[in-house]
Amino acid sequence: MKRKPSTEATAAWIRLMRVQSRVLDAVEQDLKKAGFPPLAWYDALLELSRAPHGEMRPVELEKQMLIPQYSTSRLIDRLVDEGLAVRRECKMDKRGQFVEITEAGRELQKKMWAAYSAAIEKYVGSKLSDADALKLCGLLDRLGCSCGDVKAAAAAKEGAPAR
Amino acid sequence: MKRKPSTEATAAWIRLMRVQSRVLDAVEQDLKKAGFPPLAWYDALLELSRAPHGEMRPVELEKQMLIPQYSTSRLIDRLVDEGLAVRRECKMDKRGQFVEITEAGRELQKKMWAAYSAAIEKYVGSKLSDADALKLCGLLDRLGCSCGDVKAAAAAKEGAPAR
DNA sequence: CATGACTAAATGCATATGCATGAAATAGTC
DNA sequence: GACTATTTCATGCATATGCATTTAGTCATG
Repeated sequence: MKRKPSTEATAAWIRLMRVQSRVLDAVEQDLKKAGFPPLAWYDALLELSRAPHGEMRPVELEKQMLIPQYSTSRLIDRLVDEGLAVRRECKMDKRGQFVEITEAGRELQKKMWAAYSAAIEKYVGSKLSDADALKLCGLLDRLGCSCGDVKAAAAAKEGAPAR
Repeated sequence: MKRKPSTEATAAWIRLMRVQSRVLDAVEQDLKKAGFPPLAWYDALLELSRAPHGEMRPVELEKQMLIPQYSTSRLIDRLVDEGLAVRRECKMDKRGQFVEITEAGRELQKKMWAAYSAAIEKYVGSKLSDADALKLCGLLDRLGCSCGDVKAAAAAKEGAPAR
C-alpha cells in the first residue's frame, strides 16, 4: 500500500481531475447561460420524477445523489422555495417526510434536459465514437464506482452526474 | 449541434462525473486525515517550487492552476498566513508582486507528496495496469483538455490536479 | 504629458458549504 | 413501560466561493 504510483497512473489521475473539471465547467456554463439552475437541481428533479408518485424521502435522495445530509436538506429547501417540489408529511415515520416533485418541477427537468443533453453531446458525444465512449466507461468503472450498467442508462434516456 | 448524445456518450459523461468525484473525495479525505491542507494548496506549492527561484506572479499561478483571479488571491493569502509563502514586491511592475515559496512551503509540499502519491496509487494506480492508464489518458485527452504530454509528468514525478 | 483603455490584484457582499450539534421520533432492551 | 441508542432532518456558525467593483499602476496615442 506504500508503493508509489507509476507515471502512467499519475498522468491518468491528473487527466481525470482536469478533464472532469473542464467539461463540467463547460456544461454548467452552458446551462447557466440558458438561464437554468445548477446541475444539482436537475439531478434532484430527475430522481424525484423517476420515483414512484414523484416522491421520495430525503434520506433516499441523499443516498441516490451521494451528497451529505445537510446538503440534501438545503437543496430541498431551494426546490421548495422555487415551487419545484413540496414537502409532504410522512405518516409512517413522523421524524421524516416526503418530498414530491411538482408539475413545475417536472417541466423544468424536461426543459433542462434539452439544454443538458445538447451540452453532453457538444462536450462529450461529439468527441468520442460510441465504441470509445464505451471503452472510457469500462476504464472508469474499474476505478471503483458503481454507476450501474450502461444499459440502465439507456433505459432512462437521461443523465445525471452525481456530485 | 442540436443532436442528442448517444447512450454511450451519456454513460461516459455520468461516469466521468461520478468517478472523478469519488476518487477526488477519497484522496482529499486521506490527506485531511493525515492532517494536511486541501489539494489546492499542494498544487500552488508545487507550481511555486518548480518556478525559477521558487517565485511567480499571481497571474501566472492563476493561469497554471486555471482558477479564477480572486481565488488565487485568497489562496495566496492563506499560504502567506501559514508561512508557506511570502509576497515580494515586483520592481518592474508595481501593480504586481511576486509570490515566493518558503522553506516551510517546500517541506510541506514534499510531505504532502508522500501522502498524496500514496493515495493516487491506492485509488488509481492499483486499479489499472499502466497500459490501461495510458488508454484512459488517451481517451480523456480527446475530451479537449490540454494536459501536456505524459512524458512531461514523468519528468516532474509529481502530480497536480487542476481544479 | 494628458487621457482613455487596459492589466494586476484585493475586497465587499451575497450565497454556498462543511462541521458539529440539536430536536424529534423510533427502535431495541431490560 | 422506562432507558438508551439510533435514525431523520434542520440549523448555527465559521469558512469558502462567485461576482462585481475598486484601487493602483501601465501602456498607447495624440
